[in-house]
Amino acid sequence: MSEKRLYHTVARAILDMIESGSYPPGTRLPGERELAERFGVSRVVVREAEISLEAVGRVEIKVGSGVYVRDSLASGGLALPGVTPFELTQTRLLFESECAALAATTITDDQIAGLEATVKKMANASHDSPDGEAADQDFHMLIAKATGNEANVFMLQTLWRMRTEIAAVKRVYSAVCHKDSDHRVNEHSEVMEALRRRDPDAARAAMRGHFSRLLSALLDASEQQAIEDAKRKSHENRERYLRTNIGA
Amino acid sequence: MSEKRLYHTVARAILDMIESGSYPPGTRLPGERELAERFGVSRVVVREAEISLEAVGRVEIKVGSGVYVRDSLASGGLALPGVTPFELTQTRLLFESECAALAATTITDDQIAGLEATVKKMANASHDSPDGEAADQDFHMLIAKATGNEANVFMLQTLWRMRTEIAAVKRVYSAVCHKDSDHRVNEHSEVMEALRRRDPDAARAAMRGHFSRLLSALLDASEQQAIEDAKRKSHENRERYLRTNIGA
DNA sequence: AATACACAATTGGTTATACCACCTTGTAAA
DNA sequence: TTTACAAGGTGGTATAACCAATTGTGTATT
Repeated sequence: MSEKRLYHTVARAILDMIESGSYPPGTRLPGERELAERFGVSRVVVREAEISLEAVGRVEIKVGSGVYVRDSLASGGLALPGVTPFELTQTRLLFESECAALAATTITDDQIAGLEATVKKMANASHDSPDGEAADQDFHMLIAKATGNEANVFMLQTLWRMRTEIAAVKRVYSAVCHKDSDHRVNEHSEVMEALRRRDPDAARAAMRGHFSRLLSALLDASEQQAIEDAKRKSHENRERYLRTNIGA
Repeated sequence: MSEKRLYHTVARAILDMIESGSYPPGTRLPGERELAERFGVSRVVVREAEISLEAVGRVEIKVGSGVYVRDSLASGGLALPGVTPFELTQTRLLFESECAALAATTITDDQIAGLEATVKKMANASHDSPDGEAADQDFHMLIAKATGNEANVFMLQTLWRMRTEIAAVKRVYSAVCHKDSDHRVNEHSEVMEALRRRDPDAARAAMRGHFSRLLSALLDASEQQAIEDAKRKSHENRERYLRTNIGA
């Protein structure tokens, strides 16, 4: 639970307050002074947390009035679809595996060094810290860039936006990633080694393995938290999404 | 001009510093205390500004070390990148081939009937007519929908936006499609038949063939219209982009 | 000369307090 | 009822001080 920086935890706490439904869009949430006392932190920290949320477009700060929850849909940019974490992961499996295979033929030594840096960074980062997530993003983005194709980079950016800007997806992802960062580091390592050997098939296989396991973890997580009724649904999902591996 | 809140102004100023090139990605920018003095504001404001930039992903804050400029990743979101027709086609080859393979296991009879309709429509349409292009879009979009994955649909929509909204891409594409609509109909037919047989590998292969040929056509076209100097470039491209087929 | 280690300087992180400008609201005056 | 204004609340900013992590440096050791 312990984040490095206090304002991050506070920001997440406020985000939880919002997403729990206690403060619907348009609502004004408690003042800085009250929140500071409630969380047992200084007012500055609350401010920093709220400013970071403002920067991402989750809240609107009105001077002299208060901070208000913003409608998550009107956050600007083109509307992202209401995809589920399963769908996003399946799509990433399809797309990023092929990117990895292609990158194996185009990647430079410098870019491999960059990958290595992100893997190390991730290994040293505390679980679910922002640094770890940033390293994760950098890793996948670097591979897209290594393909030397701007369209691939843009596609991956779009995929990552879904991961970070769709509340439901973000929640599930961070819940799962929290407890398998070890797997993640190992799998990133495997992909990197395949790229270092310039082996397209191995790179594709490693990336598919990475996302297959993530998919399984997601399904397991959803299974645990679901009750009987949800279990049937999850079973259907498993059959359907794991079918992705056909003919790989 | 001037923002109401000071930290907005400072954030903009820091952003300008970054974008002016004075601080390339990876660089460490001046400490909070120095910036505070330089801008004539308190250290708190500088912190707030940097935190807002961190939230948007423009900088990375390392405790005890400093704040570092992050490789611009999630900057705008709206703007389409300046991709070339080659890049777009390569990305479509990667992505849509895998979509086709997945769709082979999930497609319904109704959806196959829909595909058949688009193929017929395309065969009857006069060359490069708007109907033909619409049928083309419908064909590819139907396959994405057949995967039952909203994320795939959204990705394909994004790809199609590049094809239609980027002037350079649109021009080259329509120039090429004008004279090979026969090929296109046949290839769409092949993909459809593979899907009808629920054969993932055949579907993938057919779709790859479709885009491989399109890629060749694009390269040929660019070769014809180019003069000697351009020929070398085109040759490099051919080697580079056709390498996509490795291990398919 | 090269290496290991301890220490000090630097940097971001946090607290506390105080004051300002602005918004909201309720009340008193018209 | 409507208007005007005063009071209290809210975010915005400044200052000073201290904490914890990082980094660089200089000394001692090999």
